[in-house]
This record gives sequence, structure tokens and C-alpha cells, in this order.
Amino acid sequence: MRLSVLPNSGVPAYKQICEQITAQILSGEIEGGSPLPPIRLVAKEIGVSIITVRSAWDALEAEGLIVTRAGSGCYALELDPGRLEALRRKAVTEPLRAFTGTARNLGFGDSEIIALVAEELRK
Amino acid sequence: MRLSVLPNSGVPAYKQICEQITAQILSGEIEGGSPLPPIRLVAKEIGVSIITVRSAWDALEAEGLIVTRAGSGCYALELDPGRLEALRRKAVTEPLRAFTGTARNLGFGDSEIIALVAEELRK
DNA sequence: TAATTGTGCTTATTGACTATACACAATTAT
DNA sequence: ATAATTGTGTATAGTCAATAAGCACAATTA
Repeated sequence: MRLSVLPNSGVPAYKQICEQITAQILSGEIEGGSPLPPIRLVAKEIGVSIITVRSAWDALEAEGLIVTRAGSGCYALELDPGRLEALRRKAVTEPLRAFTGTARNLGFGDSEIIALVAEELRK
Repeated sequence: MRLSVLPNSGVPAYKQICEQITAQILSGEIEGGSPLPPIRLVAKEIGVSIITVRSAWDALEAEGLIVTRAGSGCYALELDPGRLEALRRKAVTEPLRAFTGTARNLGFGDSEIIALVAEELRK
């Protein structure tokens, strides 16, 4: 389980955890059906409260990415390809719109926006 | 002065104000040297506390976008073209990186990312 | 049966955000 | 000069999200 939390990033710890697990599930790095580590262990390893890890797990369950079996543990859901693709698409849309919206508000034209993205990807 | 605040957007009111004014200054919609409306008036018009407007103004001053003259008012700074371009570029970089970073974490390839942007811009 | 794991609950602290209200200082308009 | 306008400074306070520690309980697993 690859996890890291930056305390002073401005982003709440539970959200950082949630985003990282989400990306790992949607990218296939975490396979469907595989178990997540126990919350107490995760809390100890990354140095946060159990509450914080649970908040992240709750959010993941609300998103339909994991299932909880009390007494057993939490597991990544097995997602069919169509649903997986839809979720990946949904996850990328919000930051995409934030970017294009900001860029347009700043007066950038469409071709400039494409150029900015291409340049960023080259780095 | 074009301003609107969505109370339940999750984004703090002072930040919404700050972002809108920033975009209007960097896009040229607000000309350099032109006065901003009095904070009491802005507060009343958009239905927030004076403190909230001041927080936004403070942030704008910290960013070097406006100047304050006590007793007179606040004015958009006159920015030379080079500085203006640098600030526009800086303002667009953060959401750009958030987007490309998220997309890559989700396993999208560079050409897919460009395609996503192009599609979003078509809307 | 014992260990492990998630749940539910209480209590508490910290900080960001927002709000009201008043007195004060600097500038501008009359 | 005088009054009105504008920003400043300060005190007080309420709400909420986020985080934390601790404990008892239930379900599963070894």
C-alpha cells in the first residue's frame, strides 16, 4: 500500500488518502477484490488518527470503490470495464473543468490552452 | 463590478471574490489604475460581511494586484505587459498541474489527455 | 477460544471562515 | 473648514470541518 500524507499541503489528510486510493483503484494499481490494510495499521504507518483513515474509507465506500465487511476488512470492489472507465472519466472531469474554466477566465484562447497542456506534459 | 458568491460551493466566499477579481484584472476586464468599489458597498451588494471582502482585498494586495490608499480607496495596479503575462501564466499553472497530475495518476496517456482537453473546449 | 477487524460512541482541541459593532485615521467633496 | 466617504484596527463571537484519544461492542478469522 503506497500512501503518503503531506501535513501542510492545505488538503485535509483524509482527502489526500482518499484521492490516492481512488487513483490506485481506478488506474488498476490496486486490483479489484484485493484487501486494503486494516485502518489501525494505516493510521499508525502514516501517523494520523484512526478517525482520519475511517473518514477516507467512508468516502471511498460512498463512491462505490470499496466494500466493508465488519470483522474481516475492506476490499477494493471488482468493477466491470464500463463502470471503471466511467469512474475514471468522472474523476478527471472536475480538475479538467477547473483548469479550462480558469484559463478561459484569464483570457487564454483554445489553441493557447492546448499548447499549455502540451508544454506541461513535455516536462 | 461583476461579482457573485455561491454560498454552498465549498469554496470560501473571500476566495471566490479574490479569484473573480484576479481573473478580471489579469484578463484586462478591469483596467490598471481603475478603482475598486468601496468594501462596504461590495459587502452589502453580495450579502457578505465587511470582514469577508477585506480578506479578499488583503489577498489581492498580497498578490500585488491592487494597492490600497486609506481614505481614498483601492485601485487595480498598472502592470507592465511582461509582469501581466507572468501573472497570467502563474495563475493558470496550478489548476493545469492539478489536472495533468490527476490524469496521469488515473493512467491516462498524453494523447488521451490532450484529447480530453480538446473535447472539453468544444463544449 | 483468542486474536483481529470494523463499528459506534463520547469528548475534546484546533483553526478557518464568517459576522457584528465600534472607534479611529486619511482622503475627498462641499 | 466641515462633512461625508473610505480604509484600518480591534474586540467579541458563532459555526463548522478536521483531527485526535479512548473505550466498549460486534463480526470474522485463526
